[in-house]
Amino acid sequence: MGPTAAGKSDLAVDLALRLGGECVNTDSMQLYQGMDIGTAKLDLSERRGVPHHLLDIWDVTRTASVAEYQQLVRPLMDGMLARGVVPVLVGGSGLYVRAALDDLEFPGTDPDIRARLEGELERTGPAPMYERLRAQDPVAAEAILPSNGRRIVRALEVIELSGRPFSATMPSYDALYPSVQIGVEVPRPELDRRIEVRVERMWAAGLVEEVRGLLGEGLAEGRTASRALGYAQVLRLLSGEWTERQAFDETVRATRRFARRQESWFRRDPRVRWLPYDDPDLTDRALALAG
RNA sequence: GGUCAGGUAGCUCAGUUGGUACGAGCGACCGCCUGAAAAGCGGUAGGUCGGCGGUUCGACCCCGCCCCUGACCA
Repeated sequence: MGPTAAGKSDLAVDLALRLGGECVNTDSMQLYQGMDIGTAKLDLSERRGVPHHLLDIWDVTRTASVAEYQQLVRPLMDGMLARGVVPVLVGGSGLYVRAALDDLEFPGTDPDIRARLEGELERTGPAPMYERLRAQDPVAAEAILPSNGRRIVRALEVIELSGRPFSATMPSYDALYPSVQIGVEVPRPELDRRIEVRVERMWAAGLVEEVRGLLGEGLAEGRTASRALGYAQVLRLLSGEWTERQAFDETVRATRRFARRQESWFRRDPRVRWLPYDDPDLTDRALALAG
């Protein structure tokens, strides 16, 4: 794990080769078919013969979901372990990693309830809904900021659906699968440079064309895929809202912001062991941690 | 050389009829996160208000000179 553009994917292939393992994607956006350039998916040659799982499984119109992801990874990992294959999980979506490895259970969801609450949020804003949440589930209200409409909606949905409090308690780090968690660390200035270079390469590799092509697949209507870094910005370029320059600059900026959020997410997990991205013996050191 | 506009937070700019800068957006830093997580939400730190002198009880706001930037005129 680690921030975007740190070199996770290549390290994962190295580790899989040395461990006789296979890679399992834990990146929410690499799950989408056709989103290759902008998500920096490894191409076939870069995978060096190592099987990669959970890539290209969702249509671009599909709304991403951790819970559904969890239902896919778990059996996959179980199968690999049964075969004696080491699952090498790699990706930057912190919650997806946790959903795979830790004891997280997601309460259900209901499209009608969800739609109704979202409509309400649209009309009234979060304030009255927050009041309701506070009355129904003070503990959850304590953990959710009054302005965070999205989480308020979800909490109310769970309460209505299950009849029980949402009780979004402090995240627990109870692992279901014993694992060694390795974070790739890059100093900020260097990370920022790498992000800009990466976005330049994406542009050069035809990101704009990729997005244009995905429009035909319904990317603009996709609730989550259309929000992906790079894709959201190019969409605004294609709609005429932004110039190419703006779209590029905004992509770099948003990606840097994202990288900081990733760092703050992974940093708080005490199990993550950090290794410098440019260590010449990175793979060996990672293997040493793996025992 | 002259005229005009402008020099306020890292950046782009608000603002004060003279009484401790209400600043804003972006950026930076820090944090939250259980079915959108490449999303969503928050907190904090930054300013001798271009320089020097003057007027005044008191100036970032008034006066003078100087420096810098831009436009225009010669």
